[in-house]
Amino acid sequence: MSIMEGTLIRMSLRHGILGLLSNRPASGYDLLSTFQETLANVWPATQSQLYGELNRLANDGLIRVTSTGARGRKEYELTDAGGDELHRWLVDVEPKRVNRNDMLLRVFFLGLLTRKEAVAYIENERAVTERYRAELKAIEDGNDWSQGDFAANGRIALEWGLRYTEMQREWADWALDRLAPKRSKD
Amino acid sequence: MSIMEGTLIRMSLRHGILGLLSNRPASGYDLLSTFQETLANVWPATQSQLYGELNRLANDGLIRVTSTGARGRKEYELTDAGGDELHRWLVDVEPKRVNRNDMLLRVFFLGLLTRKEAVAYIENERAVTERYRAELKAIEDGNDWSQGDFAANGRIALEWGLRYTEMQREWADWALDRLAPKRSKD
DNA sequence: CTGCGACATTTCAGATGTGACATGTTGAAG
DNA sequence: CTTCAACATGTCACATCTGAAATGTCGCAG
Repeated sequence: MSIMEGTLIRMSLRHGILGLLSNRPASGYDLLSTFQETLANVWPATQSQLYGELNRLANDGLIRVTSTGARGRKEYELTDAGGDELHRWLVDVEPKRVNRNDMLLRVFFLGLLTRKEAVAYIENERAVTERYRAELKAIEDGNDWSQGDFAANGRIALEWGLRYTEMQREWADWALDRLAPKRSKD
Repeated sequence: MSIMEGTLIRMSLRHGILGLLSNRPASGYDLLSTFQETLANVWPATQSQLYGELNRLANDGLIRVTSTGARGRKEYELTDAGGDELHRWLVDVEPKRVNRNDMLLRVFFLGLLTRKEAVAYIENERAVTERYRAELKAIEDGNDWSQGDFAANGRIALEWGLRYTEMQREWADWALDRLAPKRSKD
């Protein structure tokens, strides 16, 4: 009753933007770079998507242009309605649990490859994961995580990434062991 | 040079279908249920998407109708071209690494909630993950994983799920600890 | 012989995402 | 005073995904 049914759409880019704007007003250009540094790790978005969504958001009254600067720069801030919508999304909308995973989909079909190809596939995944892990470590070391809510919670998300990559490395090792012939003479 | 540039499109549902058909011929209806039991965990797809893709795949010559049965049932099998495309996808196309994660996106904005709300959010995620983990365990126990390539590799994908859910539970505990006030009197 | 659940496919509107291209401004280095 | 990188936004075609609805058949329990 109290929740409008028609409003229960997902659209997380929208809420990512609202979330960033809840921190501080910003232009599309600002948001784009912030996005790339933070949220893109969990929710990638292209430039065209971002600008498009900003216009839609303004149209829907969830954000508002506060000033128009040089080079057509438009600075946006969150409206009260936008803050409410963000809160609603945070507490009332269940996250989508199934995340598409390209890499894992291929695993189902590893039997179509030679053992050598399959091993190469897993080894490559292991290597890529390790590189990504190193990037995350660099972010961990390069930041002050005590300042402000956004950073503090960014740290929690980062921790997830660190544990995820660690898990994936261990899984890759397990899989490589499993793919190996039982008693190899090599 | 040797790789046609225009062909490097992603489209993993397409390859999921090709992969299932590489195992045995099937109708759209068959594939739908197989999908739900296996691949949907890593690559969800709706019924309309599946049937649509089957027609496109047949049109592109990657699969072929072998027989038309009762109730308009069309049984498809993989063509040589389909097998080649599947192989190409497995060995030549790098998986997309960034997976959208709704749940983690919210974590960045946990600072907008009260501590109580934030804790409830993580606790709920923990509980949902645990339930999913139990489902995966049931699948592990309920199957014979020694028969055939598809099962064997399905087991490797399942292992990923088991480790993923374990990781997420531990992460949730870590996050809950971090969200707790330093010296709570409760 | 009737109803109904499982089988089986198609279509469609609308949301969302991708990648490329188009367009223009501003400030600072040289 | 020129030029160039960074700033800044917009648009388009196309691919993909979502959810619902429409349509009909077959076999079997009652």
